[in-house]
Amino acid sequence: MARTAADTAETIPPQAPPQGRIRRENVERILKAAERVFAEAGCAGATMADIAERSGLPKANLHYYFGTKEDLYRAVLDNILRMWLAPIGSFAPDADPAAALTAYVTAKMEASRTRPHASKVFANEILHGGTQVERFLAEDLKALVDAKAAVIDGWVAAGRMAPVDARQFLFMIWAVTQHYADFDVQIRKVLGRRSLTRQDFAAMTAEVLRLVLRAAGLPESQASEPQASEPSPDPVPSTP
Amino acid sequence: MARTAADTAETIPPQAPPQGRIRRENVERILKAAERVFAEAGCAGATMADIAERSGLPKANLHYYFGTKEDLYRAVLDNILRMWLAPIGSFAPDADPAAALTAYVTAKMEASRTRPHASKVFANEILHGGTQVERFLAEDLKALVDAKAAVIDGWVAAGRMAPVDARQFLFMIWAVTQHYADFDVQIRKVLGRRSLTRQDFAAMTAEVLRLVLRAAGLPESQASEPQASEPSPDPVPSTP
DNA sequence: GTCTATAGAGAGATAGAC
DNA sequence: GTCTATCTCTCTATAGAC
Repeated sequence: MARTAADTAETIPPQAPPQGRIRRENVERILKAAERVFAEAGCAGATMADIAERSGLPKANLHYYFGTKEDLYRAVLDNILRMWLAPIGSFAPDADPAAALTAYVTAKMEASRTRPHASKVFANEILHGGTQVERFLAEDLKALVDAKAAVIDGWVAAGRMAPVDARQFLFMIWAVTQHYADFDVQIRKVLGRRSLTRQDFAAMTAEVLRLVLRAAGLPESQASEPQASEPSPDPVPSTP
Repeated sequence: MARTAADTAETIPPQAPPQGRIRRENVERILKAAERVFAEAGCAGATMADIAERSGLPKANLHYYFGTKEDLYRAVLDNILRMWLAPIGSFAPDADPAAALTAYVTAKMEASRTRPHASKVFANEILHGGTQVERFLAEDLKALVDAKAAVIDGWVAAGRMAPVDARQFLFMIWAVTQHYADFDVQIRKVLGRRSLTRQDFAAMTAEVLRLVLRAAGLPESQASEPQASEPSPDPVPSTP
């Protein structure tokens, strides 16, 4: 795929153009199929023929709607980026740290379960240099991380959680939760499972939560007393 | 890339064939260049021409030494897998948990710093289904994880660390440490840094260690008293 | 607006001279 | 053992009929 400027601008006509009745449906089907194919084969490995077949539309239609393969790829990425930032909203200065972390980790794990392809497309893009999302990373994501790091720093300063490097703490949460989508093959093979069920994800989420909360110096569940309690050697992880 | 059976067998003539004086050097140069190109462009996106140019050899020579592009890719993967399992040796039943974890996390972070391309090639392979490493995952890696999980379970049973799901704890360590190689672009953009120096990695390693040890219910540094001490609200992270 | 048929570019692989 | 020149196939993209 060509290395054009990191132009993450809309390639889809903004939302619903008046005459778009079938158009919307087709665009949606193409985007869904493309997300999957890009996730499975990578950006370079995906072919328009694959995407066409999976969407049930003839190949020429993809070009009619999206122009080039790269445009389609960017449209898929845009879709993903738009939802990427949403779940961190629970981080607010006066929120309870344990509750906020629980909500965020749970949402991230849920995203890994329900939209693994999106996570993989994003991971693949970053892995290979992220030229299509440079601006997103350096502007949108950086601004968000700066803001949320300030919230975490506030919690630490107030003694409401153990001292952490706020940015690295966020990186850890991303790494761990997205790992369950991006590395699912490895996880399944190592655990000897053919697939990861909803129950599997509930159990894995509970364990991730336990580890993250402990790393934050927070006791189990929603309790908000960080410093005093001991590391709780025999916890009963409650599924959130 | 064709989906042939997960045949991770040697494609390089086993070690040094008698007549290999220049051969060894060339093979080495090609493998090094290939690892980099595969990491940057992915398996499908990499071209033999790119690899040839970066290795300084004509394209036909790559085919002379390795046959097909897929064979070369497998050779690169084999190289990586061989070193992938090594650093976890520090996990032994009578080792000190904190010391073993410290050594392992430090080694993994060092690998992310010094061989980021290897980590990316592996991540890319897993991300796209891991068809070339199926046997490695289901046999070698699974066996290793089973063995090391038993060690961790022993530590937990002996009250030497907080209760964890051993396999998920290992996944967490992998996810977090490899994240610094695989997602380096995102980390740099979010932190506003042009590159990550050796000092950056030292600081990041210290923080990862702090989080991992805390998640394991272990106090700072090499101390081996897990249960008694408080979460240590004001630690001075010592670079390992 | 939809689709078939095809043009054109690029990459993997090899023949054959050196 | 080494390398140039080329063959062939696949994939993107489009022209033009419907």
